[in-house]
Amino acid sequence: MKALKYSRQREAIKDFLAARTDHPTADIIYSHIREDFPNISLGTVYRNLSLLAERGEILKLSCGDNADHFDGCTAPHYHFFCRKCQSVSDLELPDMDIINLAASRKFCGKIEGHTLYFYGICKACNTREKLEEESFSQTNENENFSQNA
Amino acid sequence: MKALKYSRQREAIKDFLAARTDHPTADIIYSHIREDFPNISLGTVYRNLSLLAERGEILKLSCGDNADHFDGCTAPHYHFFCRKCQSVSDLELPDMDIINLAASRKFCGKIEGHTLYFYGICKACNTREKLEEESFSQTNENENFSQNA
DNA sequence: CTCATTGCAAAGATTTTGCATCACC
DNA sequence: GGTGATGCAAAATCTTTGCAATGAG
Repeated sequence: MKALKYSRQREAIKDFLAARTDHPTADIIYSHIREDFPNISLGTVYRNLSLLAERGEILKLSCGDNADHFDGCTAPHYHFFCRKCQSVSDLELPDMDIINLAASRKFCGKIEGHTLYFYGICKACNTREKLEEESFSQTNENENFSQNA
Repeated sequence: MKALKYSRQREAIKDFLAARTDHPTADIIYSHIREDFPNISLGTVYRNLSLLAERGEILKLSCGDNADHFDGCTAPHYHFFCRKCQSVSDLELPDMDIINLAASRKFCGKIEGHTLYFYGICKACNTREKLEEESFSQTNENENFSQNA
C-alpha cells in the first residue's frame, strides 16, 4: 500500500465525517469543507474519500440511491435507509457475521463479508405521513366516492 | 397505480431478464435487446426497467459498483457480489425476515424490509487467484527476501 | 529532491427527461 | 380518440482523470 503524506484537506474531510452521523454524500461533504477550504475541488474530495475508504478509516455506503454515502464511524453497525426522504441512519444490532458462515455453506467461493441495509420509513417521515393522512381524510370526508372513479 | 399498456419492448426486456441469472446492467440489457429491436433506445430500456421494478416484476440491485443490476427472478433469495470481477450471483438462503423484527426493536421508524449482499471472491476468480499465486511463487522462489524490502 | 497531493477542467459513466410521433385499448 | 409508450437527443448526476503546480518528508 502506497505511503500517505499528510494533507490538511484529507484531515478536514476525516474530521468532518467523524463529527456527523448522517452519512453525507461526496457533494455535501464538499460543500461543507469548502467553508474552511474555499479552493478545495470536488476531485480532491473524491480522491480522499476513496483513499480513506480503501484504508478502512471511513465507510462507503451504497444504499441504492445512486450516490455513495460516507460514514466516519467504522465500528460494526448497520444502516437504515428511508425510502421517502433518502436519509441514512445508524442502527445498532449485534454483529451478524454468523450469517457469512451460513452463506459459505451454500456458495462456491470465498465469502468475506456482507452488507446489510434496512429500509422503510424513518420516524420523521412516518409522523409526517400520519399527519397528512389525517388531514386528507378530513378534507375529503364527503368525497370518498371519488376514490374509485 | 397507472394502467399499463402492452409493449413489445417491455415484454422483450422482461423475457430477456427471465432467461438470465447473471443480473445484467441496463447497458447490457440494452445491447442485447437491440438485436431484436434495432431502434430501441436506452431511455426506453431505463423507463421499462423502472416500471417493472416498481411493480415488483423484476428486482433492482444496487451492489456498490455504481451501476444498477437487474434480476428477473423475484422469488426470495440473496446475492453475492465478487469484488474482483464485479459479477453478481444468486445465493439461496432461508429467508431472514426475522432480522427485520430484531431491527424494529432497535429503531424508531417503520422497517419494511432489508437488502443483504454478500461479497468476496467468486469461484472463478478464486481459482484464477490461486493459479497466479502458484506461478508467482515459482518464478520468485529465490527472491523471497524482496517481499519486505 | 522526490513523489504524493492539489486545483482545475475536461471527460466518463450512468440515468433521467422533454418532445413529437406512434401504438395500444 | 385518448393516453401510454417509443425514439431521439439533450441534459442531469455522480465520479474519475490528465496535467501542471504545490507541499510534505
